Amino acid sequence: MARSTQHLSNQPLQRSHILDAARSIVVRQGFDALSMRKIAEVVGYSPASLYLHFSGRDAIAHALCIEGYAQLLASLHMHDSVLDPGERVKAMAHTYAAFGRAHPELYQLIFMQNPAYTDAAFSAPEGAGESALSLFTQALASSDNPPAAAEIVWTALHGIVSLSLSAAKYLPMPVDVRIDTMLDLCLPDLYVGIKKKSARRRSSTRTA
Amino acid sequence: MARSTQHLSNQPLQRSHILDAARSIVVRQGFDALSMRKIAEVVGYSPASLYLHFSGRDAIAHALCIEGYAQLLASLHMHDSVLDPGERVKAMAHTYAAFGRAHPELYQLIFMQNPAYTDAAFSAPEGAGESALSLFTQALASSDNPPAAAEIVWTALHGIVSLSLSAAKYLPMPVDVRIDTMLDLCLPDLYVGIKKKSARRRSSTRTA
DNA sequence: GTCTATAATTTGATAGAC
DNA sequence: GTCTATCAAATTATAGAC
Repeated sequence: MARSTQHLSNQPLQRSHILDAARSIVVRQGFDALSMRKIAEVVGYSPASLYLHFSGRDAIAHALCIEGYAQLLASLHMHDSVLDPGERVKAMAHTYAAFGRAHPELYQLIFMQNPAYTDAAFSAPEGAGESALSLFTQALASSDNPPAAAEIVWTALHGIVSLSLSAAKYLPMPVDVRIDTMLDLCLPDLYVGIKKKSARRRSSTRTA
Repeated sequence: MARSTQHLSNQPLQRSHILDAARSIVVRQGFDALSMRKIAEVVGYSPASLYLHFSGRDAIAHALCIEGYAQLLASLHMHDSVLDPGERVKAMAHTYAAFGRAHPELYQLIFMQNPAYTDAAFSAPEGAGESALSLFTQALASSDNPPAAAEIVWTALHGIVSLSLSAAKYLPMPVDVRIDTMLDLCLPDLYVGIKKKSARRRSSTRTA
C-alpha cells in the first residue's frame, strides 16, 4: 500500500542502485564473490528482478568496469589546467595511482581480471575515444613522440600500481617515490627524443 | 589386473600428474574454470582421490603458482653468463616478458589474480630468498642503487607484460620494442645515479 | 590409494502470478 | 516491475567400501 504513489519508473536510477550494490560487494569481498543473489539481497530486490535491468552477472561486471574507468578518467581531468607539461604528467600519474590504491578491487577488475572487462571499459560509448592512454598522450604532446611516450609512461605506471596491489610487501620503496623516480628517469629523455638516443647512450658513464 | 606390479607409490610423481592436469585446464580455460572435478577427469582420478594429495582447490592453485614462478626464475638464470650488465638486464627482461606471453594464464594467476597467490609464489621454500626482484637486483649490482633500480625495472617490465595481456589491442608498439625503449630510457640513468639527477634534469631540452 | 555415493551448498537463470 | 517458486547445474568436500 505504500508503493502505489510512485509511477515514474526511473530505470537509470534503478540500474545505478543495482550497480551500487554490486560495487559494494566487489569492494568488500572481491569480484569472485559477486553473485546475483548477493546483489539482490543488498539492493533489496529479488534475484529475478535484476534480470529486468541487466542481462546477467557479466553485464553487471561490464557496467561496473565502464563506470569505474569513467571515474578514473574524470579524476585525471582534474589536472587539465596545469600548464607545465612535466608537472601535469606527474600530477596525473599520482592521481592515477591514487585511484588504483583507493579502489584496488575495482582497478583489478578493470585491468587485471579479464581482457574482456578491460575491453568493455575501453570501448564504452561515453568516453568517445578517450582513454588513459590518450590522456597521457595529450599531456605529453610536447614531447618528441607523444604516442610512444604515453605508452611507456602509462605502462610503467600500471606496473607500479598493479604490483603495489599484489606484491606490496616485496617492494620497499613507497609508491609515490617509485612513481617520481620512474618519471624523473623517463620524462627528461622523452623530451630529448625516443629513438634518437644511440649517440647519448654510449657516452653515459657505466662505471660502478 | 594390470595394476598389481606397481608398488612404489611415488607420491611426488602423483602430485605432479595432478598439477599437470590442473595446469592444462588453467592454460586452456582460465583459472576460473579450474575445479576439482575437471582436474580429476583430466588426470583420470575420481574427485575424492585428489584430496589425498592436496587439501583442496586452493592448495593446487598455490602449488601451480610456486611451480610456475620457479620456472620463470629458472628461465631468468639463462643469462647468468652474460657479462655486460646492460646486456644481461636486457636479455633477462626479454626472457621475462617471453615467459609471461607464452603462459598468459599462469602469469596472470601468479601476479594478477590474487595477492595471496603472489605471496605463495614468493614464499616458496625452494627459492631460498630468490625472486624476480632479487635477480634483477643482482644484475643491476653495478648500478648506483641496485635495489631501487631493480624495483623500477621489474615494476615497469611487469606493467608492459601485464598490459600486453589485458589491453594488447590498445598498445600499438610491439612488446619487445616497448621493453627496449623503456630500458634505453632507464638503464643509462640508473648507472648515473638515482636521486642525484636534479642537476641534469633542468639542462635537458624541453622544447617541442 | 582409489573408488562410489552422496551431502550440503551455491550458482545463473526462467516461468508465471500479481 | 516485482515477486514467489523453482529448475538445472555445478561446486567443494566427506564417509565408508574395497
